[in-house]
Amino acid sequence: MAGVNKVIILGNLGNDPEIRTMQNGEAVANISVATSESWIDKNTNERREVTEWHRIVFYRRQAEIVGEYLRKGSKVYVEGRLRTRKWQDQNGQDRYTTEIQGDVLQMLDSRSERSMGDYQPSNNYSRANTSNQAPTQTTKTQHDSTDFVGDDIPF
Amino acid sequence: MAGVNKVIILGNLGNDPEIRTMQNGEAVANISVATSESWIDKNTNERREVTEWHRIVFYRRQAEIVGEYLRKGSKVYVEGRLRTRKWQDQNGQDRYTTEIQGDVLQMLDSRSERSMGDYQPSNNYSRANTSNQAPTQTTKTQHDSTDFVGDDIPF
Amino acid sequence: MAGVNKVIILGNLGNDPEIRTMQNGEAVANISVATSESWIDKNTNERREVTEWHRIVFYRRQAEIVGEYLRKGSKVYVEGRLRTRKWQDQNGQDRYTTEIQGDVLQMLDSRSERSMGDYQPSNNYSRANTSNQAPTQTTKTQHDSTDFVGDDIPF
Amino acid sequence: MAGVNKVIILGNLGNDPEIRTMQNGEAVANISVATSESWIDKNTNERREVTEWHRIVFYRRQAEIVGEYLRKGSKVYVEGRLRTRKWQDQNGQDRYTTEIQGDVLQMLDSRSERSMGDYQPSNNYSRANTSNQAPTQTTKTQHDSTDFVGDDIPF
DNA sequence: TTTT
DNA sequence: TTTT
Repeated sequence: MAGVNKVIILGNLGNDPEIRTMQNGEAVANISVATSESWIDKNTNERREVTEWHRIVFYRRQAEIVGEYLRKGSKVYVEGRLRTRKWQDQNGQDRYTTEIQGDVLQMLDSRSERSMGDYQPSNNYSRANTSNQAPTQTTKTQHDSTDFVGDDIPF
Repeated sequence: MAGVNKVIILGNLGNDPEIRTMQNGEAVANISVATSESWIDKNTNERREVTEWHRIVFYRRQAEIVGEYLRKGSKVYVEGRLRTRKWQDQNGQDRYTTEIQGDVLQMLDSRSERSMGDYQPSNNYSRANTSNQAPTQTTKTQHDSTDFVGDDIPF
Repeated sequence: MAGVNKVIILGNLGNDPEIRTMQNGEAVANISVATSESWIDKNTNERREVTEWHRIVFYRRQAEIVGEYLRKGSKVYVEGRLRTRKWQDQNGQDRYTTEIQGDVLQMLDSRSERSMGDYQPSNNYSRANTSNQAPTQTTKTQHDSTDFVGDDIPF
Repeated sequence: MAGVNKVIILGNLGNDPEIRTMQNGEAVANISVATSESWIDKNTNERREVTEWHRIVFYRRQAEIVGEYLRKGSKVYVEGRLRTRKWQDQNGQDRYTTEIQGDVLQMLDSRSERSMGDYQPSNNYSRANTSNQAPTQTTKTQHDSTDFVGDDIPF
């Protein structure tokens, strides 16, 4: 047992979240978040920018919050860990997808911005939060080496 | 321009570094670093562990240092950023590989450990460092938005 | 030479920035940023919250940007390093103050929010940026161990 | 509720840990960890180095692990959060001390290094771990906003 | 493929 | 696909 595997992403969602329900009834949310770097190209003296897209997955209560409060364009801060999944394409070839398993989610849009848009809660994942007020941070219970228990996360 | 794209990895190399030289003569180093998580499976009450492998790339002087001082088994701390490259397989299909572009490298093996092993500097990338003493941290000059200049990094 | 000393703060300014000019004409900006944690007190079943205040200092161009674009209430993401300064109080006793030396600054208010308020640029630190458009990220050139040069930072 | 307050320290202990027991019988450990930066002074062309000392506190089981396995000189990776405590000196004047409350601890010395030294477990804080084998990472259970409960941490 |  |  060793190591640190930590990712910090701050950026905007490129699309509405995709929400699924696992066999056991728990929610899974996938979001795609953009970060970008820009610099001046010394040859052309022009500003250049490159955008990186990050696929992030949240589980359970955090997935519910994602589904409730995030939309295309939302700005978020995410802490998580890298996870590479192996799968097979239609030809039976091994393929790999790297994504970020989210551990901490912080919404960064002001309340006014959230309510300005065409905000329409479109799912029923809200369980504990019956008010119309978004939590702005959720921290997943992390696993202590002594009390973490295997769950249904498929990795 | 927006966002934060940061990765922190602390783990051990699974293999010796792979060192290449770019067309312009600059060095590129690839390393594969393992991190692992472990927990107690509450169903079986057994300890379980999952290992994650991270592909990390360093350029220029940092690549040289990687080639000089790191070996299979070396423990390192790395700060970097995620970068997904698109490429085509032999069938012309789009494929994606996510790797970490290293910005900060800190070697964590004690000097005694470095010298205990079958340490054999096997390349000639050392330029500025003629002593036999490994630097233990290297921080790449980061690009200020005003002075970063396009270079030959292929992304 | 060894180690990692990194701080990540995301929060809101409690006051307008304090801007000073050093003897050599370079700008210094101090900001005070709040972060808070909240939880349910299991004894009283009430929500409790504790706020932590972080004193952060920026130099030179970043200090200018702070002075231009940040105000009381602004939300910021900051990466920096801890620095404890020793000083003497009026009784000649040693006193210590820990602050964060900012390396990366990311403004998180939307443009509309920035322009909505009683925004009044009140200083003349802007040098390179003559447009009215705020940069949203600034990354200070970091020092490579080989090319960092002593400057006038008093620590 | 808002914000991120995160510190990452990688360095060596300047002294053996100080271990105390709280009124409720739980352990508290204080360690002092050094990080250093070095650079070339462009005026004198000499190498300069500045060392920063970080006071870090761990509670409960992590405090026990600190007491068992860390010693002066040990190399550690710590993730935690900043916390400034107010207290009064003998003259009744307000004083402030900033320390890092540790959340994650990773020991970075190899087993051989740990056993090579004059290692003498000198306390009885070990509860769950009866083997002589050090865990190398411990992650404190973090508080979900819904399930964190007030404890006796004095802040 | 590492390490514990 | 976002944002600036």
